[in-house]
Amino acid sequence: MSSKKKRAAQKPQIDLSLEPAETREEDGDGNCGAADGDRKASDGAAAEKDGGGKQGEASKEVAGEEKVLEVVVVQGGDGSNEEIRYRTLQGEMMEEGKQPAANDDDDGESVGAGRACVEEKHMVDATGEDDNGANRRRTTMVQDELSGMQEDLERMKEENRLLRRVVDRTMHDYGELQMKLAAYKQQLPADEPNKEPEVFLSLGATAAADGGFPEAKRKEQAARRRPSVGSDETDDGKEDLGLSLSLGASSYDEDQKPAARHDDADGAAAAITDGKGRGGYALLESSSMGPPAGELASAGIASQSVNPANRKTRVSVRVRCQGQTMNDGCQWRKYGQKVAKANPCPRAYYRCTVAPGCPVRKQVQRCLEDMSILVTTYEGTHNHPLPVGATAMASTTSSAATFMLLSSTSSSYSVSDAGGGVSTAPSSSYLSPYLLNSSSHHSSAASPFLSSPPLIPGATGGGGGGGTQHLNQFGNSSLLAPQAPSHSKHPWPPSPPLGGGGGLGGGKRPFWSTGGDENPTPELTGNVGAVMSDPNKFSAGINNFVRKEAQAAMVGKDGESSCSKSDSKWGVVESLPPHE
DNA sequence: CGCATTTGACCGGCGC
DNA sequence: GCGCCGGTCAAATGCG
Repeated sequence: MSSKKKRAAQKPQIDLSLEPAETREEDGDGNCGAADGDRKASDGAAAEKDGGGKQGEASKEVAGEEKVLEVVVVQGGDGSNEEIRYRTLQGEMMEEGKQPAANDDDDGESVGAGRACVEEKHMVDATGEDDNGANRRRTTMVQDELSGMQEDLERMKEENRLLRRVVDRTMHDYGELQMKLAAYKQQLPADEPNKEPEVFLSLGATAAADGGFPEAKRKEQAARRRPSVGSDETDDGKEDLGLSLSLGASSYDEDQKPAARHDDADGAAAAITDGKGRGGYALLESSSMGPPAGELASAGIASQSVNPANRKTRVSVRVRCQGQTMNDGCQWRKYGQKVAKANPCPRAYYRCTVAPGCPVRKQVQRCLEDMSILVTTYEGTHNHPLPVGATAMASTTSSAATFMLLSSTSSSYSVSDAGGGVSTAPSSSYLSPYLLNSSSHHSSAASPFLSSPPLIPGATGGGGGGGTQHLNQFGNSSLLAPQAPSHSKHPWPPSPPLGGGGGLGGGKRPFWSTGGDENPTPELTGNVGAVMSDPNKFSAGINNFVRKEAQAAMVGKDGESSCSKSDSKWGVVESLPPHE
């Protein structure tokens, strides 16, 4: 199939709007900026308020088993008038408020402009009303309308302030976590690294209903690994747009047979979680409905780090999309296709072609239970810097990992017990020795080493080795910089515009568009494309959740922590972009 | 014509 | 040792 066809088919995949005010600041010219521009230019047009406001909401509950963070974004048609709520499904309202799309300066200007216009209209109306009653009535109506607009503006301003606080706090927490991480690394005894530096991390994913993986059916252990967290609750039709992320940690027995880990990935989550108590996963799911196609996109990430000496890193991403593949920011060449026994859907094999000799491969297969879900399993580690978009994903997994590790370290609870039936014993083997040995370091934000899939560049390419990589949220250039002072060899520009709707500059496809639509519709560009391509955007909500979890973990590190309880194994961050 | 994809064959691991 | 199965290879094919 031609790449063109492919791109066309994949177009509107992930449409996620998790767009805190901060992102708008950074976007500058991006879509958000455009939104601001619209607001400014149309000043009066602001009267249209929501202008066909879109909204989406979904909550992913995991029947008393999970601590869930819900991020709901209600967005106006022009990207303005957003309402974002952060709340846990336990009822704790973390943040709530509405915001105008822009914040701070831009927003101030925008609001100010709108107000100025309102006043101007006011004056005009006032002068003209003397003549007749009709004019007077009209003027009254206009005045009412204008006053309403002003109220809206004020309200949006207030909401924007709230959002900014949320974002700032998120960023602050992220910084804190990184500092703690660094501190933790320094505290590590010299001999510990010799043990098992890597952490088995499972950011598994599933957007399908329970048992969505064929393996899950074959292996009864998999069946109990978790309650339904997937799309069965949120994918209520094409009308819902959403991104959700649930994090979970799994136990991993290093002594397990490699073959077991090598389970084929009809769903890596299954591969990762099946049996033996090593199961565990998290869900990253993004659902979206792009106006053009009304597609849903949901993604989940399952990753695991394995001792480099034993096995490659594997990550599984589940994406609800209609395209053949999910665009993850890398370039892939298909080299094979096979029909696995467990799943009649053909499994496609891809090789990373971003850099010659890159060992990373991925398998793409439709989920048997939900054909709309693509299960993409990555294997290996890139030996080249990754595009920003890809690192965004890496940051997501990192955030998730951070959370999971926090939860793990905060108590002796086995996070792998997600399904409710998995033995807690192996969980300790899952945890990094750092973590295991760091019972006195509960405050540690995270293990210094996480396995983050091939999505994080460099860890192994430079001889870092296998799946052990340094956690780096937001895909910080700290990983990229040393390796890629120059991106001349790579298809993406050194600094791809963020929030540009997933635009990847020279890249063949925009990150996270799962299809490579160079020009998603403006409505979409501010959504998933932007979010997924902008680590900050995409991570904001997640990090917020992580932050909460981290706080909880630190408060209750003696096992009473809320996130260490059985109902906190999972976290879900989901955001629902606008929909019709 | 070059490149990507397709597809059947081949290989190796694993279970019986 | 054999068969099954997943993964990879490479020639054939299609497309721009």
